[in-house]
Order: sequence, then C-alpha cells, then structure tokens
Amino acid sequence: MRYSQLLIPTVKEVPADAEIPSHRLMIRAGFIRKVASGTYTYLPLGLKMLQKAAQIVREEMNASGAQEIAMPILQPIELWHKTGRDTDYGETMCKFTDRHGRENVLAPTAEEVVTTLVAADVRSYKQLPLNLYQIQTKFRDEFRPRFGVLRSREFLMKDAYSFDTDIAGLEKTYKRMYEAYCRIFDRCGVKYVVVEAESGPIGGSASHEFMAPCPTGEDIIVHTEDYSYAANIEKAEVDSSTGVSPVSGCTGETPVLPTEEVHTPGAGTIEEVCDFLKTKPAEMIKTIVYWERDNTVMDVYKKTLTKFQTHSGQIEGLRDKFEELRGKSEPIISEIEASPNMEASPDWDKFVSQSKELVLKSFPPKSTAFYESGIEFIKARDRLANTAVMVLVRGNHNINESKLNRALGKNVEIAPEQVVQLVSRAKIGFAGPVGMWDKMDKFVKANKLIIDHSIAAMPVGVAGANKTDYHVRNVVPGRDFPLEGDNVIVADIRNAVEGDTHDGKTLQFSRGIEIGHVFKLGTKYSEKLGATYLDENGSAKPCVMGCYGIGINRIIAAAIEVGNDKNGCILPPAIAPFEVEVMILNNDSAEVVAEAERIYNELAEAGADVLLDDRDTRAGAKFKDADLIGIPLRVVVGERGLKEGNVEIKRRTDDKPTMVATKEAVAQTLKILSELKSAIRNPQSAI
RNA sequence: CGGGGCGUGGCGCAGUUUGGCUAGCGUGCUUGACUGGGGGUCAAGAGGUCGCAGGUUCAAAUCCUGUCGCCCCGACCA
Repeated sequence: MRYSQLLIPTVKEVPADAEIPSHRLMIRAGFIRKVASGTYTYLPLGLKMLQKAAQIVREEMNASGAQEIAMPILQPIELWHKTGRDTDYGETMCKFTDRHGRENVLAPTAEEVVTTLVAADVRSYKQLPLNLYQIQTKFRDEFRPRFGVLRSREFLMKDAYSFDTDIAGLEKTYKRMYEAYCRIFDRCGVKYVVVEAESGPIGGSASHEFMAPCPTGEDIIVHTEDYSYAANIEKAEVDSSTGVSPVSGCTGETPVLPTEEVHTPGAGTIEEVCDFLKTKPAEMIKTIVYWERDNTVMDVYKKTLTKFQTHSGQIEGLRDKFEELRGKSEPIISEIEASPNMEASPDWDKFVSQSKELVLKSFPPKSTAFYESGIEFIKARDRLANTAVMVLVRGNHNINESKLNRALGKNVEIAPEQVVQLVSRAKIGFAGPVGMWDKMDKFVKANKLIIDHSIAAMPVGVAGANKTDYHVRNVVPGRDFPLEGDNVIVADIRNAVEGDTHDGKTLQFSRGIEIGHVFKLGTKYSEKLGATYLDENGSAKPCVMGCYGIGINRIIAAAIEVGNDKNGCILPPAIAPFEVEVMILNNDSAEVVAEAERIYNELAEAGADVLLDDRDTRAGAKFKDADLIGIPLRVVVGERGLKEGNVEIKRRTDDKPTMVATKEAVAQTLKILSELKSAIRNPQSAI
C-alpha cells in the first residue's frame, strides 16, 4: 500500500492522559484515537494489527479443532438470571432497557449463550467433544478503564467454549487449548509466561493465565526463581510456616505479659501505630471488617437512624438531660451509640426497662415515639452488625479476597464505615479481636472470625482496642482471642509477600499483562442451562465445559509495551502493521521513484506485506514515521545509494543500514524478512 | 464509589489568585519561496460561543451556584 493514501496521523505530542508507553505510542503512531473513556477508534494501521493477530488466533484455533461461530453481542438479561451471574457480574455489565421494557446486556462474555445453544442442539455423546469460539467485541463497564486499550470498556476478545462428556475429555481439550495458546503467542512474537490462576469450581490447577511480562502490567506474578512454580498473586499459595518472622521482645522464652491498653491518639493506620509505639508492621494484628453486602439491611439501618435522631431532636434538651442523668442511671443514648448488640447482651432486658422508665419519667409527652424508634434502630443495627466478618492478618500482609471468599465459602467485601463502627465501637483504625467476645456473644455466634495462619503463629502482637484512639499490647493469639471454635477459621487468606516460600522455594515477584486465560468450568453452566447429552447407556449427563479467552487488543498493546524505544514501536513482523517499508527518499528523482516502485511491486508480488512511503516530504520525517509505527524492515531507495547501484536495508533494531546492490535488493529483503518471521522466542528464555 | 486534579484553536500549554487592551505562546494545518539523508528556514494565512447552564457586575476565561466530561490514586474485577 502507499503511505500517501493511508490515514496515518502520527503526532509528536500526545494527550497528557496517556501514561504508559503502549498507550502513548499507539496514539503517536496513529493506531488509535480515544472516543470516550475506555473506548477507542482503530485507525487503518491499528485495525490491521488487530486483524493480523486475530487471524493467527483463528488459524490456530481451527487447527486445534475448534469451530468458529458468531453469537450476538446483544443478550437478554434472562439468560443471566438463570445462572445467577447477573448479580455476580453486577455493575460490570453494560445494560440497557429497550423500547419494550426488556432488559438487555451487551455481552461481557458468552457462556450463557453458547451453553444454551448446546443445550438445544446437542443431544448425544456422539456429537461431543465440541469446541466453539468466536472473535468478537465484548463490553465491560469497568470501574476504571485505564492504560489505553489494556483495560477498556469495549474490546476484541477470542472466546472459546468446550464441551466434553467427562473430566478426562476436558483435560484433553484443555491441554490442546493450552498448547494452541503457546503457538498463538509464539507466532505473534509476544513473550509470555504461564501462571496458575484463581481456580474454578473444579479446584486444583484448573486455570492458567498467559502473561506478557512487563513492569507496567496490572497483574502480579509470584514465582520461584526457576519458574517451576508461577501463579497470579490472587492464587499463589504460600507455605503456612512462612511469614512468621520472630517478633522482637518475645522469643518464647520471655514471659508473656498480660494485655495492656495503650493510648494511641489519632494513630489509625498501621504506619501511624508503628511510628507511635515503635513497633514493626509484622508485629501488628491488622483487623479488617468485611461484610456480606446487604443493601436492604443498610437502608433500614439508615432510615431508622434518621428517625431515631429526628425523635431525639424533637425533645428539647433530651441529650443534655441524659448527660445530666449519666451518673444516676445507664445513659440511654450513649448505650445505644456504644453497642450494636444490646438486644443480644445480658443487659438487654435491663436496658429496656431502665430506659423506658427513665424516658417516660423524664419526658412524658413525646417519649414513646422516641423510645420506640430507639428500639427499632437498635434492631436494625444488630442486623447490620451481623453481616460482618472480622478478618485478621499481620500488619505487613494484605488480605487476598479470593482466598478469603474461598475460605468462608461466601462472597464478602470490605465493610462500609457504619458496619466497622458498629462492630468495633470505634472509629475506623481501632478494631481488634480482643474483648469482642466478652461483650458481644451474639456477634461471635452469628459472625465469623477468620484468621491468617501467620497470625495464629504469632507469639504476641499489637491490636486495635475497639476504642477510638486506643490499641492493645501483648496480645497473645489463643489466649486473648480464640483460634478455634464454631465461628473461627484459621486459613491462608493473605497475599504472598517477599520472603514467603512455596514448597520451600523462595518466591519472587514480577508484573505481567494478562493476554490469555484458559479455564476449566466443569458443569456449572451446563447444569443450570440444561446442556446435557445422552451417553452410551442412554442416561442424561451434563456436558463438562471449559472456556478459553484471548484479549486481541492486549496482544497488540503488550507487544508495544514490551517492544519500544525512544523512536517508537519495535514490532514483530507477524503483527506489525506492515512487514517491510520501501522508502522513496528523493521524490524528484525519476530513477529513485522507478527503482523504489520496482522493488515495492516485486516484494508485494512475492507475498510480502509491504508499504511504500511515496510521500513528498522530507527524509527525516519519513525515517521518524517508519520507526514510530514499528516497521520491522526498511528498504531505502535514495539518489546517493543509487549512484553506486545500491539500496539500503535496515532492520528496526539495527543501528546502521546495510548497502545492497539493487538487483539483490528484493531477494535479500525477503531473506531477512523470513529470518525475522521465524525468530520465535522461547517463552522460558524470555524471563 | 471514596480521595485528588484538569476542562482555553487539532495537540501541548500560559492567562484565573487580585474581573478590565483585539485571549496569547509552541506545535500542527493551508499557501508561497528557499530547501532536501533523521520531524528544516522565512513569509503570509485559516482556525477559539475559554466544557455546558444559570447568576453577580458597567464589564467574566477569571468571582458564585449547578451540571457534564476527562485523568490520576484507591476500592472493585470469570
């Protein structure tokens, strides 16, 4: 193709919002333009790269026995109701209501659709195994789209779904997909490592991610030095004995002191407390409150709180009066504000009778409504507090929510401020396990305390005191809070950190971009959607499924993220917008133009993907543009060289061009090109 | 969703604190001349309802209120 006729709007300056190299370069090289947050137009070169990558994916998928289909982007929400994933995916789904009031989603993925298809049209084991895929636009309303096309709201994904008769069949299909993925990324010339990922319903190593190693990647890869073990940090398992560094001042020989409450004003974060008490994060028992989100309970809580406050505000001088009465009797407001679980505590009856008596006596006219709203409020608070889960990890560790959810057997998320305050009876930053049990028996019965191994192994530590601006020293796990019991779980619930080991080998950390994911699904979808087949004996069984995704855009972005220099993109020919460029250096020289055209035509006839830079512009601009858009191989035809009967050939990665006789030019170019194309990188040597 | 920041020719920015000239600069774009091997020089041009809406004022890019959009950090993410 001719450069002069293509829209390749290269720019020197980029919008300030492009931060990482691939994003900046894709804009500078005229591959993409942003339309809105997380949505991009692909210009001719960008689209061409996408299509080249997609074609490689298509060829390898077909070679592995998969069949291409096209499913609709528009899906009815009902399908998602059937699998319950409408709530699982939640806000990430792009939804809209059509003119008939039907709710629709723009496909973030297609398990439901493809499984429904198979449920309707596959009957017999004779039709299995089956592997269906498509290369199609997906929509995800990301919380925060970023890094250009690496995390966008609309992207091109190859998604494949396999159906087998049994686990053994799935294993075979999975392996075939895994191998196809290796070939795909090899052919694309993108370096990758394969890591264990958060596993599905089958358990074990049921999921692998293909990661392009890269410092700006969003995913953290945890691996041993020799890569005999590599996993996403969400998955990485650590030896339970690690992370238990000795705690200063307590080696086990030192007698353990009783707990001691210390005043730590304003020190709510681990760092602040450590500064204040001169301790290390590893000696802190970090307490994070999670909850099973329940918006109804939260709404009731908020409403009853408002009502209660309104009523208490209606009685003039009520608060002052209680302050005055504080010494004489249990002060109602402070009790209510202090305890979320009064209803459950032994003091409850006493509280009810005392407060009623007190209120009625002091403020007869309006007190009934106040009293009743107070009771309602306390009940609502109780229910809210009972959604809580208290999670303990060391101060230098981070909670891994995937592991946490697995250990709990349910999904929880970080609790909102109200819940934390209810549970700890203090501002955020001062929650702790000590003492909660004496005062809150119902809390222990109804909620869970989940403790990381490394906490259980701690001899002594510092924890929040459940009192604003106070912490507790000399906390001994097992002595000052339980390590076993009905609602106490000790498990691996944290992210790996430096120094951890896996099977005794030290773990290292690096970053990567997830470009592919293979996943064993099992029968989760086939059961819910009725994708069954009849086996040899005529009995119906659910298909055993797998799913396999590749982010096509991410292949491109990852390639650029990894392959670039100050002059622009350095791309493998398999996905570069063009494999080779012939540059007409002196447009006013008929010989130069003729010779360049000749070489260009012959290269094109030989099957090369070739671009002719025929623009009547300065040489410098052409050189800059060729480098910027990442042309792997460049042939320059100029007056100077032509006088000697030569043209210049230069790889993008060469420092200097090589002079080649004009009659050798085409053959030589094709030779170098085939060398470049066959230079498949060994994934393990990529690290 | 929480915290922070930004919206001024295509792009990058100044001007806003302290209201007041015809709203500037760089780059890009158009035309011409000179040039011609790593984004050239000179000259002449085109291009802006200062995100939008309302308000204050003799006067608003500038002050006030509201609103929309975008970016960063965090939280979230088969």
